[in-house]
Amino acid sequence: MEKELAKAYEPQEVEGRIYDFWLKGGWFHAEADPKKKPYTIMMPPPNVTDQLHVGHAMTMTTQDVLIRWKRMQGYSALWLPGTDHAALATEVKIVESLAKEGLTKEGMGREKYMERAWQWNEKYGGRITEQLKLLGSSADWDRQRFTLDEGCSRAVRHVFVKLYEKGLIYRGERLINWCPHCKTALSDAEVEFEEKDGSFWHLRYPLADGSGYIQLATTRPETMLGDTAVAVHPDDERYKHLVGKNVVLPLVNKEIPIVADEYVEMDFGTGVVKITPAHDPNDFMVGQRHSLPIVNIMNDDGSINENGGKYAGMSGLEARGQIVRDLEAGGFLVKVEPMKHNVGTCHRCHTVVEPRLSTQWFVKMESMAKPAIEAVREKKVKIIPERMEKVYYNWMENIKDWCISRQIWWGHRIPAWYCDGCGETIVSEDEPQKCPHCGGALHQDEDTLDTWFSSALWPFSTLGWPEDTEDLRYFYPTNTLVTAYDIIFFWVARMIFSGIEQMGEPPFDAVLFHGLVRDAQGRKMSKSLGNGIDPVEVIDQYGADALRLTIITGTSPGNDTRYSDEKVAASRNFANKIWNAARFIHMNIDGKDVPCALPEDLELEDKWIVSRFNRTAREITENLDKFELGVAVQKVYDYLWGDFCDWYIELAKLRMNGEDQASAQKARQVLVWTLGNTLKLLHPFMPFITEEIWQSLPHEGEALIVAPWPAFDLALDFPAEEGEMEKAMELITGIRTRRSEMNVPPSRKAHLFIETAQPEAFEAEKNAIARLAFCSGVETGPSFQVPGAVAVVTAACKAYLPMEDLIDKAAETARLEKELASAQKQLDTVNAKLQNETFMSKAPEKVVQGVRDNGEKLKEKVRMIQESLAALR
RNA sequence: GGGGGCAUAGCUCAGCUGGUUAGAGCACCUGCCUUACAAGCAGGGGGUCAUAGGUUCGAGUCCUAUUGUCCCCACCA
Repeated sequence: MEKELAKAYEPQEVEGRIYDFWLKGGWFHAEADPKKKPYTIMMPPPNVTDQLHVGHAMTMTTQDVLIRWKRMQGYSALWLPGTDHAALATEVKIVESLAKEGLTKEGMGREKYMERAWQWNEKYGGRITEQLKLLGSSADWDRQRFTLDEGCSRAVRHVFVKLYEKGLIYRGERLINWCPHCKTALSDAEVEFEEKDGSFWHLRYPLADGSGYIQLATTRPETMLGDTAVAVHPDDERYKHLVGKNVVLPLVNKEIPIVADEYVEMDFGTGVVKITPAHDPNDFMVGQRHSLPIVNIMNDDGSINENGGKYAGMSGLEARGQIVRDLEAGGFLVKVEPMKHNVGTCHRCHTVVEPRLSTQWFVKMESMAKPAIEAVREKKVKIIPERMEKVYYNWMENIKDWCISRQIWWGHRIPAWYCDGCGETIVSEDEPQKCPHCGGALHQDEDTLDTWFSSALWPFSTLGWPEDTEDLRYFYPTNTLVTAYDIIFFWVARMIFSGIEQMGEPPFDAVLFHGLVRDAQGRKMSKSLGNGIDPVEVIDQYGADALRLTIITGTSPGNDTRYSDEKVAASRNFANKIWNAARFIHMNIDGKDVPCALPEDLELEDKWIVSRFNRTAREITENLDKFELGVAVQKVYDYLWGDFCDWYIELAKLRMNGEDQASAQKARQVLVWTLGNTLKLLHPFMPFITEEIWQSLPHEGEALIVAPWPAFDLALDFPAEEGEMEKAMELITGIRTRRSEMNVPPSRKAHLFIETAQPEAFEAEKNAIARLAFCSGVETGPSFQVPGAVAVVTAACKAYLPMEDLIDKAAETARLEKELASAQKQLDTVNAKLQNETFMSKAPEKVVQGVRDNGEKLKEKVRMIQESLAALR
């Protein structure tokens, strides 16, 4: 095991006190042990981008929590490195950075471009490595290079060829989103819809037989140059008689048919649509159904091409103006009305996207989608939270063929070559030298693959597939994928069907979706808003453990969370609290021989804290098993701060400062044992501080990161003692409350009389009660008469504090009456339940018994309050 | 248009398969520099769980509708 805990944290001494500390990063790295059972977490790498934000930290931290926990449970936990991710986004960044130097990718050529791209990638990849280290993960960014360069490239080509040979990959014409400014294709995800003001031009096309006109409307009149039909709904009575006839396309003077297609909505506009298959995706589909010709009228910069006749060479906008004027002059324009409509724009430059006909590669989805749906339905892949399954089904069941070619350079190049001589297409894993058909020279397809095509193969491509490697056999299928829900379609779904297709089984058992991290106002973090929060800066300010804790606390699977400095500060305070608790223990054990084992005979409070720990450990394990990380970490927090620090340490102080050396030593041992084990529970969430403290305390084993996770131990379960202890605690709290209400300072102490039928707990905790409830002495007995005393009534006792001079008799009576009313009301509710026959017969015995026990307690409480009231009069 | 989320204390959010008096952090009020911690300790106030119905012995939790809000997908020429 490699240990790199350089500066885990830096305590700062201010006026002799340790005032604060934060983590500067350190890195524990524990290799997976192949002899153990495997547990593999899939690690989605963040985009290679110059801007990291805490959303990335969310994924990394969630994964790392699970990895560390599984490792402690005895698994050989491994974090798989990622592939090249979001290649298109990466290319955008690279092109932007080139532009600053006045360079273009076309100008520098493919080879030089890739060289520069690698430099860029390494620069920001290194930053991600830094972040990973700071957050404590053992993921390894450097292996990214492997995924794009060599190993995974081979897997990608292999899959491509395999699918091509099975007929599942084909090349075809389709409309794609084209940005005339960037001159590149965009995936659907990269198109943003914006509501823009536009116009609705109502046109009329003359019928070819001269019998009249058909009226229609369009928002893009210039596309009429590419019209190849006019469509109406088949059931539309108004136009039924016209179907099959022709109209004359104005300006172009070409006859085009009137077709019937269900795509047309009768109620919208005139119920007639012009069909431009080359420039509208829906029109394209109508065109396919009716075998219409496709007329492309646009160049790649958005200007009109030679098919546009006299409009050729004009920009789209110029053409629009001229065409509208010409239509008007020809009497074809009926009216123009203003209209708001959603227009697709390029997410980078916000230029209006033009649908453009082009040749692309596709994956046939239908046959692969079916088993992928089954896998989730049969819970072979468990999706957490479950509701995300619906989203998955919804997409999978309506899946369209997947366009996998991209007109960018950063990515895996498509392994297809075309013969310059005969035009033959050769798809091959290795580069062919000449055309096998005619021996002609070949050129490779210029396009690259959609980044998600290679990412989809990652669960096995990173393990050496298509070779039958040891890693692959050992780790595939992996266990858990952790990711944000926004890439369920892009990545998760595609990994599932690719895994099933190539490996015969899904790539993982479970998918854990976490939410998105938003800013304090609930907005998505984005560069344009400038609200992205750099995790490295947060770590600098508050520490890595504080950030990790913040990210896990108060979150539940699939739900978004808001980032705020206040939350991180609260987490930092918790880290401080643990640090100070550890300091306290050190002050009391340093120089003494304290083993990290529990003593033989435990005292009541020892049994209480140990039992509480034992049960907390069990609950946390159950929560983690169900991926309820937020609930789990809340329980450690409450236990450590509420039980251990607020109560047990306070109780232990008494014994360690007391006369009884044996009792003091026992307390020391319990402190060491309990904190040491609690650190284990906390370690997955706050690895740095826990490791450091654990190493500094008496411990067994090499490091916390490989320490065994605490299992529930029946020998440490003391439910009866827990109950006893809680009686004393309830009394202490009750007295504190009374004193606080009466503004009695701690310096003013009073003798305490505890009237109880079961004195055991109070006897055992006499000293503790005296100290924590500020009493000068404590007496227990079956009955006391203490005139002029303040009474504190709990479920198990009635206690008197003689403070006659402080008592306002009227106020005291009022308070007791209020308490009585409250207790009586609760008792009434309980009695009503117990008299409810249907409740008694239908509710489970456990619930009924609980109500009965509660009723007994309440009855006793009511009696004691009434007694006190009587004594006051 | 289709699908989904959310609505709980002033704010940010937990609340798992229905079961005692609905929780936390922050903020607020009161009192404390009590030898681990004032970034702390002790105590306190504050919620008709969006609204209206329903199922049930029992609903924050399940069902239906309504309102508000956010997101995803598709996109009407």
